[in-house]
Amino acid sequence: MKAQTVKPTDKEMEILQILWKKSEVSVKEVHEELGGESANGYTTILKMMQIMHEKGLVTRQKNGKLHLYKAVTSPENTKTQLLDKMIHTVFQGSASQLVMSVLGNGKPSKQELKEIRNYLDQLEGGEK
Amino acid sequence: MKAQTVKPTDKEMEILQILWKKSEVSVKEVHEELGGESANGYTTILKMMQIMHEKGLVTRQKNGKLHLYKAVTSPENTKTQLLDKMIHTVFQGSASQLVMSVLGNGKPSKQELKEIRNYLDQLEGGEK
DNA sequence: ACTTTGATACGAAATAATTCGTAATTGATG
DNA sequence: CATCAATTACGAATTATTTCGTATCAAAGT
Repeated sequence: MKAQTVKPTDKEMEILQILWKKSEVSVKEVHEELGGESANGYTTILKMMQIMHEKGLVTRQKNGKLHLYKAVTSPENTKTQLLDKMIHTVFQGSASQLVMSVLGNGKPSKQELKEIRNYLDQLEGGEK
Repeated sequence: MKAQTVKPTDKEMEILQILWKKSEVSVKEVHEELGGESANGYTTILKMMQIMHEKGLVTRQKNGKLHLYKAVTSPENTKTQLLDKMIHTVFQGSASQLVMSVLGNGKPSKQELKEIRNYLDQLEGGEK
């Protein structure tokens, strides 16, 4: 149950997003998902994924001649960690400050606000 | 009204937090606030602030023999930008996903949840 | 077995962020 | 105006991230 400590870079996040979507992915697929050769050289993505492997961010498994990669950490865990870090470095440890900042900047639509309120109801209802 | 585009690094954020708190600050003060020589060498902080000046993150003004620094961007603007970036890179553009992730990870206390709800009421009430 | 094709491994360059030692400058003080 | 202390400027080393060219390897077909 011990959550891993990770700090993926921006580029690594792009790759992780894809691994999370598909669970077992080849370098080729990731490269294509990220926009193919026009966006990044194939070996660039390959190298990134090799480094992520060294860092322990992903595992991989041989399948014929190619490697299939898997993210080690769940999206939830990773996102939570990045948020915690931001709460700490940007909002002096106040989660509510962060939330109110997001709500206040007009980013969430009416619809999204409703979702958030529902979620809040559910949260508070459940633990009273 | 055109908000600046900035992307301060973590270390830069530490310094900005202090500039925001005090508005006009010497390198020495920043150095001390950050824990003095045990935490970072004086010239390290100095150099950081010089670079932030080159980057246009801060302005400075001579006062006797020393420089007084000021943050160029407001905390609100900077925080909003960092949040927008995170919403984009980590939450695929969904602000509500980010908010619900924070709410769900148990970080905000009961008290904070209440504050958030009040803020939400105020927001929705106000824009009908 | 040989060749081709597709994939990985390796090394290194380019850029950026962080750190700090040393030199130069400035203002104050005797 | 010479000296001292505080401050800034500069240059460079270190580390991390991103990028990619070239070499190597493996398996599949001939």
